[in-house]
Amino acid sequence: MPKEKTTTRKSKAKAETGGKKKKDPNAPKRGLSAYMFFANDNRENVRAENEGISFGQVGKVLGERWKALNSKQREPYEAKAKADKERYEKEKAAYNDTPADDDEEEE
DNA sequence: AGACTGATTGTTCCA
DNA sequence: TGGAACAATCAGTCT
Repeated sequence: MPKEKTTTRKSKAKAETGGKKKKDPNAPKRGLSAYMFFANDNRENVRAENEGISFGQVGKVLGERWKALNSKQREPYEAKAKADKERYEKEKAAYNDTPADDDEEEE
């Protein structure tokens, strides 16, 4: 089965599940994942321990390390992910508040 | 109501 | 400049 690659695949297979799926008109782009923040802090650490390794190795070890952590370690990362999610929530809220017609605009 | 898939995010590395 | 392994995640669509 195709790995379906990752990232930057945006409109790769589009809505193969049907074809419609308009999703978000404003698309508030979700927040980042805990892994994103985790990588931010580990990228230098992993690379420091494997100075000179290719991105492939870094990414892999990064994932392994991520799971190697305990919920406790993921706390700071999850916290960031949550914080980012909140940010997304605001956009989502605004996106929900978006005047569909022309009335109700609020401030 | 539950299941699922698609879309999205950030890193590093190189041609 | 973008694509690819790594993982999370969530929202909208489908059954």
